[in-house]
Amino acid sequence: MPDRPDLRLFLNRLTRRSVLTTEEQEVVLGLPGHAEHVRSNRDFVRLGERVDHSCLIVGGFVGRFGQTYNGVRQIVALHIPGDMADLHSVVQPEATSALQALSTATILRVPHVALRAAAAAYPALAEAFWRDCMADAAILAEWIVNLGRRNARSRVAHLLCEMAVRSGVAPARGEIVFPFPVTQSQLGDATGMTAVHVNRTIQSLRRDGLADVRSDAHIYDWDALAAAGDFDPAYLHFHVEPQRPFALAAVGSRRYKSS
Amino acid sequence: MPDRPDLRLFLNRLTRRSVLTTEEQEVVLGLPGHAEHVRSNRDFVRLGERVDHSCLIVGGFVGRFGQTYNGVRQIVALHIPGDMADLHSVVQPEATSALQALSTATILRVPHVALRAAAAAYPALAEAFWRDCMADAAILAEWIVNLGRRNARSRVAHLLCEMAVRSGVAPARGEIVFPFPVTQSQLGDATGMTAVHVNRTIQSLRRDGLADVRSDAHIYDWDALAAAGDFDPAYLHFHVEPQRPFALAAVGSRRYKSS
DNA sequence: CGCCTTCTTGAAGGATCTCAAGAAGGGTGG
DNA sequence: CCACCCTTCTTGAGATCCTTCAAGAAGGCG
Repeated sequence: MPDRPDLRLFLNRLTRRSVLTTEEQEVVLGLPGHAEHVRSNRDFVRLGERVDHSCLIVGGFVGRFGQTYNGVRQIVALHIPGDMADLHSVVQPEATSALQALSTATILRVPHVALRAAAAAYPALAEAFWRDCMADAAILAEWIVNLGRRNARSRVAHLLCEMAVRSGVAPARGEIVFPFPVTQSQLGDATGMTAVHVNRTIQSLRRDGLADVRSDAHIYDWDALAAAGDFDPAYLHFHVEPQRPFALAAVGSRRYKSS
Repeated sequence: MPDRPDLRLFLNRLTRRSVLTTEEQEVVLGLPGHAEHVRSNRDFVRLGERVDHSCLIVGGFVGRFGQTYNGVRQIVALHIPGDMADLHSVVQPEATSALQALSTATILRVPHVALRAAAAAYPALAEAFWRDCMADAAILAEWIVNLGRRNARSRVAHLLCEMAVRSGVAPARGEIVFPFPVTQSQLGDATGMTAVHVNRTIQSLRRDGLADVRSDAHIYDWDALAAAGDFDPAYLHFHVEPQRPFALAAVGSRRYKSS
């Protein structure tokens, strides 16, 4: 099998939460896909479109956008390399939100037929896909709390904390730096604020020595930023014991080789 | 098989979006469950709890709650009879949000082992469960747009429209009435507002002849309310062609009996 | 070098919150 | 059947957070 660093990213994400046999892992690594560079500020999945493939993010940041009738946009999810941004489209092919790169990004379009075939042949993969979607859904729920019940400073701090953990660089002592190619205007779209107020909010975090956002995000004091953002990583299910597939519940203690 | 009106509700919800054979439908109707009355303002699934069952709402309204560190709560989802409020816990048993009845409610606790066994034996059921969870996720995403980009009046109007469609009574001409046992304070928890401002907002909708909320919700003018709430029901996937299961993608055109 | 995007700053206005208190409604016990 | 209590709804006034509008500075790229 040829080296597939792109699908390896996705496999890593799956095996973080689900136990897969080596055979199942090879099925994932063997998924077909059509790589593509996408430009920023340009939807590569449009609202209402019926899609026949899911998009794996290989490089760059991607936003999932909702919008109001008069065209104001809201980022409902941020996706980083390794995320299959619209895996859910396998079971729900009518896109209810658009996908757009926040900076230049690389994606791999994976046909639904291949994903469906994998899920049909390997129930453990079907379950892993489902679980992966639910991890994203838990993040959506937390964003609702963020928008509904936190002020500007906490919202931005919370978002930075989340992306740091999801990027695998937090929690940690000392300065944390990670790629964060998101403009202040896009940050506003994600936090339900105006770009102007995002600017002032970041300035306040910067002044207090908590964090800064340039092309990279810098977190100077993790504990203080997590406190400011009221951040508890539990919802990310990031350091959780991977779940065993359905079959085991019925069959018993058959051994599965993990990751 | 005994008459199971409670599970019939859930089956109806599943077959709205997924095609199931009669055999698969009978498996759903044959799911075991432990019925229970739950009082309002009392969590029946607690934050962080590890659950071994999912809760089907049989009667009443249930809220899914997130909360901030200092205990302020935010409703991230509203569930009505027929919803399996935490079906996702089958693949993600650590609860990241609490479940609480908004008024007195009846639930049916369905063991995960039974759901897992059904999913393992019938891939089409696994897929239907997954799709059902994604329907809820699409609603979460829309709520983010609602909280991030709409003002108080639109938020409340949008929520009313959503619940009317999900309750199966809208769109329609003339006055629409449906059960809505949600206090103004709880409405505030759902829309990220204070109870006081919810009150003033409802008064404004009432004054303009759009809608009213007492123990029932009354929609006097659907088109006007939908316009005020910037509401487009597409995200609910409510009147969509039910999806066929994985197997068909591989096998071809084997016939499935719908609903 | 020049253009375009992004960042930054100021000032004024408005939407929503906070605090406080009274009115209405529904259930329960005497 | 009435009185009482507790929750919910309602109203007012002042405070605050965030937006809006406008314009200039900084930075990246052809």
